[in-house]
Amino acid sequence: MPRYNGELHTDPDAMSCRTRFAPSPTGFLHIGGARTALYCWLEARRRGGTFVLRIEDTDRERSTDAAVQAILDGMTWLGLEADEGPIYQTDRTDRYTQVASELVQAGRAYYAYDTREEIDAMRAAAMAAGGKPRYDGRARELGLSDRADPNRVIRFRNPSAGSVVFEDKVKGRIEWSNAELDDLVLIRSDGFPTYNFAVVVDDMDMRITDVVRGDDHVNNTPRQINLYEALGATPPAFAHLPMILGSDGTKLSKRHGAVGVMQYRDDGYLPHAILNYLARLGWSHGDQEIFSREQMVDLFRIEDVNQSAARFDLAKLGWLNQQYLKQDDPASIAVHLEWHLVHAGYDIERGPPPADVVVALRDRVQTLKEMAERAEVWYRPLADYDEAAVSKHLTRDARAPLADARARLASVGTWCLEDISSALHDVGTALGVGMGKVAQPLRVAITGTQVSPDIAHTVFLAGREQALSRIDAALARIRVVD
RNA sequence: GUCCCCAUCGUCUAGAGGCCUAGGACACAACCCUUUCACGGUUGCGACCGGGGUUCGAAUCCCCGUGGGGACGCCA
Repeated sequence: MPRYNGELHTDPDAMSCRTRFAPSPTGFLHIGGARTALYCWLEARRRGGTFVLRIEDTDRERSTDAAVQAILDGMTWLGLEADEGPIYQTDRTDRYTQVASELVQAGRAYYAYDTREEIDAMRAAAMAAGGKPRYDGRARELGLSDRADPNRVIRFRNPSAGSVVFEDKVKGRIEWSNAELDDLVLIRSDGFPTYNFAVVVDDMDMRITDVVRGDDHVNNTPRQINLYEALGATPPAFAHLPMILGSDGTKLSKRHGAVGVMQYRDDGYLPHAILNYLARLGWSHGDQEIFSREQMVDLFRIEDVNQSAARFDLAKLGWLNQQYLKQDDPASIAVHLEWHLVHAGYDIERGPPPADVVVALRDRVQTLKEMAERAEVWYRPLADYDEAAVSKHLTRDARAPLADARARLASVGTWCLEDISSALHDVGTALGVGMGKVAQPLRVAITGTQVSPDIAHTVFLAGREQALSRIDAALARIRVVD
């Protein structure tokens, strides 16, 4: 009986939790993969275990280096750093070949040379007989020897009787009849292992204790457990996560467009907001919605994950993102905002410090991208005015408040929020008008629009020089209209 | 076709037989606050898929329907 080096199991660390995230590099890290990675990471962290990253690149046709990089970038951005890895399956080809031939020697696997056409015919026949399409096991008892052949594969001799039972940590007890399983290919004709075989060898070699993955893998689990048995290894615990569906209730997949994790960065989401959202999608802790990283690690238990699929809701992600925009330290948010400001092509030097912008705008936007867009007015010359805003607020009546505000702003001692605010209130008092008569024309003068943060902030961020010249421009405009 | 899984407000969920005239959050509506837009506050709208059981008692347990999802590759 082939057996993997048993001494690894005596490693004291082998008893502690080891999880792995094992994406195939065929695209970017999408939201479903990110959640799987998060849950693996969380489970390992809480139990003081190890989180391993493994790249399943055995499909040479579809795997790309760019995709590997995209996955790595996504995980780094989210802060889900692996303790071990990345380990590439293509570096382990010899190991799979070795284990497969040991299985053949032990009578648990066999060579087969069926053509594609023959296999297709078997499937069709099985379907016609009312069963599921499958390989009929015709080479199983032939004892074919190894030889060069374009159709040479190694197949697993799956048990034909009995059933496989396992206790899934999220789905509960699952029983699968062996009669439903056919003899799966272990080594393909190109010499590379198939997914089901490589995973088992790797999880065994890497002493993975908890396999956490999407529930599209539940039906691979029974055959993998049979493989463990044939290898004389103890299967890990399994936890199959329900799928994440699109807002339309259909499967959320790569074809849904911009679902790569890095796209969320570009769209202005904070990595922690994504993590928090993903944690709450399929898991909960009472009525709590906001979780710090520490709280997640502390409270998350894979056993508490829900059993049903959930839909991805951008509105709630946006709400969560704003919660973090509001509660986090402005300086740390500013770091992220700066990325967007630069990305948008603004010259940061000619505008206010980003942290000041964060304070002014964080109650008003849900994403950093919106924040950067709204901040444009302080980083670029005022290009044009909104017509409706002009006709409503840059009227003859606005001339006095504007002129008075200009004079007071010009003589404000320190250009700070408090002094600007009181100076502007003095305008209203002096002229005997409400703040609306002062603030709105001023807002239009500074921003060209009717919408902006509170007027003191709006003026403050413009800087004294810009504020005064924009007021002058507005005053000039009123004169022209006259 | 065959096998597997799932099922509480529009969405994410709480609920592990009585605490449920079903709670929270997002979204939506109204009002309050207010210099705009927001934020915040208050209130409202809104769900146990259907049918049978079991039980004194079921959102919770069982069965059958129905609906949804997944899988059946020399993809992962």
